[in-house]
Amino acid sequence: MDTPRRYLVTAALPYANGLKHIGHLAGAYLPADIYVRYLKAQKRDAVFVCGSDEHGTAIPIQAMKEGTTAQAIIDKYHPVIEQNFKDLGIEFDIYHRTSAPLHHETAQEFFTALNKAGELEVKDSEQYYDDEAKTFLADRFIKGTCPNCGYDSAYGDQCEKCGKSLSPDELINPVSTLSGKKPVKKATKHWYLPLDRHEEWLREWIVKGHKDDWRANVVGQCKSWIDGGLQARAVTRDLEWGVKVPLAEAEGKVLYVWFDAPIGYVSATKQWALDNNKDWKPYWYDKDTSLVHFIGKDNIVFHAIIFPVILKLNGNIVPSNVPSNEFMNLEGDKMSTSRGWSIEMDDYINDWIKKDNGGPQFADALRYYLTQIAPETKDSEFTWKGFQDAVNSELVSVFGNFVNRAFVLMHKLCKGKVPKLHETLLDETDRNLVAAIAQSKTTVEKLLEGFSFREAQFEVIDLARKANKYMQEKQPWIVAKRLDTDAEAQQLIDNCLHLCLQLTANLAILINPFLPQTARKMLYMMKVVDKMLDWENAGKTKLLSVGYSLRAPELLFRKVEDAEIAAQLDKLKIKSQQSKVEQAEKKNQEQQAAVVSTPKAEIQYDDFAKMDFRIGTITSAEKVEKADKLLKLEVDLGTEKRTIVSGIALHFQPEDIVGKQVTVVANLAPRKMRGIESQGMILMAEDKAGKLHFINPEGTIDEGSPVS
RNA sequence: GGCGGGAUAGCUCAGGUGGUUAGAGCGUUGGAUUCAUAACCCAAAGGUCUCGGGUUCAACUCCCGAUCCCGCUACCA
Repeated sequence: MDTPRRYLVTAALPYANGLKHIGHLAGAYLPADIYVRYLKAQKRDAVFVCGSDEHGTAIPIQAMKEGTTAQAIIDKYHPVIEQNFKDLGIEFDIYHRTSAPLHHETAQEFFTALNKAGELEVKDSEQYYDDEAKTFLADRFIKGTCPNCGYDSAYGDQCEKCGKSLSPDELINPVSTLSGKKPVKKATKHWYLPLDRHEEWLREWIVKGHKDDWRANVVGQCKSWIDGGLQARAVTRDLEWGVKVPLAEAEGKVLYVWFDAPIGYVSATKQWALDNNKDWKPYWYDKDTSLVHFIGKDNIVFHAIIFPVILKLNGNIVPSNVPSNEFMNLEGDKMSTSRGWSIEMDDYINDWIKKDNGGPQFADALRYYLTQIAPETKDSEFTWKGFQDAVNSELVSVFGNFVNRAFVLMHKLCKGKVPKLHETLLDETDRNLVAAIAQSKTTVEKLLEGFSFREAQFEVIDLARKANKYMQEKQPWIVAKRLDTDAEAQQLIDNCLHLCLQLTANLAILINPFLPQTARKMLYMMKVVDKMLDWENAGKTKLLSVGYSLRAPELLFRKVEDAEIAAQLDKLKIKSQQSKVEQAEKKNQEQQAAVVSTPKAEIQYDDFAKMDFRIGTITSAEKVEKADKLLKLEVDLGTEKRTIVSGIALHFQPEDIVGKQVTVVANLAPRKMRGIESQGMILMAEDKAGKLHFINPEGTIDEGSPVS
C-alpha cells in the first residue's frame, strides 16, 4: 500500500458535561495518540485533532438542575479535560471546542452547502411545545413516565433508570421541565438528511471495499444498518443552545448535535492551520490524505455512515479507516461515571502522577496497561491487580530492569562509556540479537500501520525480554572474573554491553509512541537528542557512539505496592456506595419536586366523566411474539371480551395473572401494537421499587362493574 | 424479537483456504544464578478450543441450532 501524503487523525470529541474516565482513554484517545506519535516519528505529515463537544440538550438540562448556565458548565469541564489529556501524554495538535465561533461558522457552511445542493429535505411535523415558555421542547426537556420500566422522571430521549432510549411521544404523562405544564403538540419544520439516497455507494464503499481492512465489528455494524434500510435523520432541532440554523425561516432552531459535533474535526483543523500558518484544505479535500477516526463502538454508525455522507456531499474526503474499540469494564462491572463505578482520568492523575512517589512514569504505567488490555476485538476488563501485575512484572522486571542492568554493568565494567565493538569476536548469539533488533522494528511498524496496538506494544517488551536472555547467556559479570588472565575477556564484555546499549537506544525509539515519558528519560540517560527517536533510526545498532560517556542510570519504573492496590479498590467501593446514596437522594428530591411543582392541571367533572373505567377479569394471557415487554390479554368485561396488549411482560408471568381482576380503561381508542389491536388499557400502580401492581377491587365482583 | 461483535490454559489474549503433539505473556511449581528494582535465565505442570447436532477420511477452524456477555435496534397507551 502506498503511503498517503498526509494524515488527519481524529479522536471522538468528549462531551463537556463531566469528567472522562479511563475507558474513554483506552478506547479512543490513547490508541489515536500512539498512532500519531508513530506517524510523526516516521516524519509523516500528520495532524491530530480533538476538542470538546459542547452542544446538545444534556448540557443546558444539567445547567438548569445545577442552577447555573450551559456556558458555565462547558467552561468548567473543557479546560479540565484538556489538562487531563496533557497529564496523560495525549498530545493533540489542537484541542478545540465546538462553542468557538469558527466552529459555528464551519458547521453553518456545511448546512448551507448541503441545503443549497438540495441534499436536505424539509418536513413538517408535530412536536411538543411549551406554551408558557413559548418554546419547542427538546427531548431532554420533557419528562414523563418511562413506558419501559415505569420510572416517573424519564427524559424524552432516554430513561436514566433503565437506560432505554426513548422518543418524547412514548412518554406517559409528558411534562415540560421548563414550566412544569403539560406540553402541547405544535407544528414545526425541520431539515432532514435523507440517508436512504446514499445506500448504494455506502454499501460499495464499506461492505465491499473495506471488508478486509476495517475491523469486523465496524463492517458488521454498518452492513446491518445499510441492509436494514437507512432513514432520513433530522439535522435541526428546536432549541436555543447550539449552532443556529443559518436560514431566516429557521428562527429558534439549531443544528442537531450529531450533525455539528463531527464537523468539529473540521473546524479544529482550521483553527490549527490558523495557529500554525498552514493550509487546512488539503487535509479535508485532497484524495491523498488518510482520514482516520478513533472511536468507541457506540459511535460506529455516526463515523462510518452518517458523517461520511455529510463529508461526501460537501465534497470532502471520506475516512480511510474507523478503528473502533469495544468497551472496557472495571473490576467485573461496566464502567459508569454516574454509578460511581469508574476511574476518572482526573482521579488517576491525582492519585498516582501527582503523588510524591509517582510522577510521569505513572502516566506511562497507565498507558502501558490500557494498551495491554485494549479492547480491540472484544470487551476487556481493567483490574487493579492486573495493573499491578503489568507494571511490576513487565515494565519493572523486564523492560526497566534490562535498561538498568545494562547501564550498571556498563558503568562497572566499561568505565561509564559506550564500549567498542570487536567485530572479529562476534558470535552467532550476537548476530541473532542484531537481527532481532531489526526484526522488531519491522514487526512493530507493520502492527501499528494495521492498528494492532496491543500486539505492537507486546513486541517492544518482547525485545527487552530477548535482551535479558542475551545478557544472561553472555553473563559479562562472570567473564569479568577472568579479566586478569584472559586477554579477550574485556573485548567480550565490550561486545555484550555495546550491543545491549544499542538495543536500549532501540527500545527508546520503539517504546516512544506508547510510553513517551519513558523514552524521554532514556534519552536523558543516554545523553542524546530527541532526534534519535526518529523512526528511521530504529533497527540500527550504531545509534550510540563508541567512547561516549553516559549518565548514571535512573530507575524507569518503580513497583506498585499491594497496599496501593488495596487502597484503590477501597476507594472504588466507597465511591460507588456514595454514588448509590446520592442517586437515591436525587431521585427522592426529584420525585418530591415533581409532586410539588408539577401537579396535573385541574380538570372538570366532565373531563373525568369522559373516562369509562370498568372491572374485568383476565381470561387468558400470552406473550406477544417478537416483543420482550408485551403481553396479549383477553379480558372479560361481562358484556364483551376485549383483547388488550399491555407492556407488563417483564413484571408478570402470563400463567400467574389469568383469573385476576383488573381495572380497564374501556373507552380508550384502539391502537395497534406489534400487529395486534389493543382495545383498552389496564391500570397499574407502581411502587417505590418500580414494581407494578394491578388496581383491583377488594373482593371479586361482577365483570363490567363501572368504576367512578 | 431482529442485526452486529464475542465465548480458546487460573488471568489477559493470539490463532488457522479444515490436516501430525492448539500458542504467547502473566500467574503457579521446580531448578539455576547473583550484574540488576528478590529482578533475570532454564524447565515443568495446566486446555473435552461454551454446549448440541451436521458436512468430511479429518473440524477448535465450515454449516445449522442453543446458551451466555457486549453494542445497535424494534415493541411500550
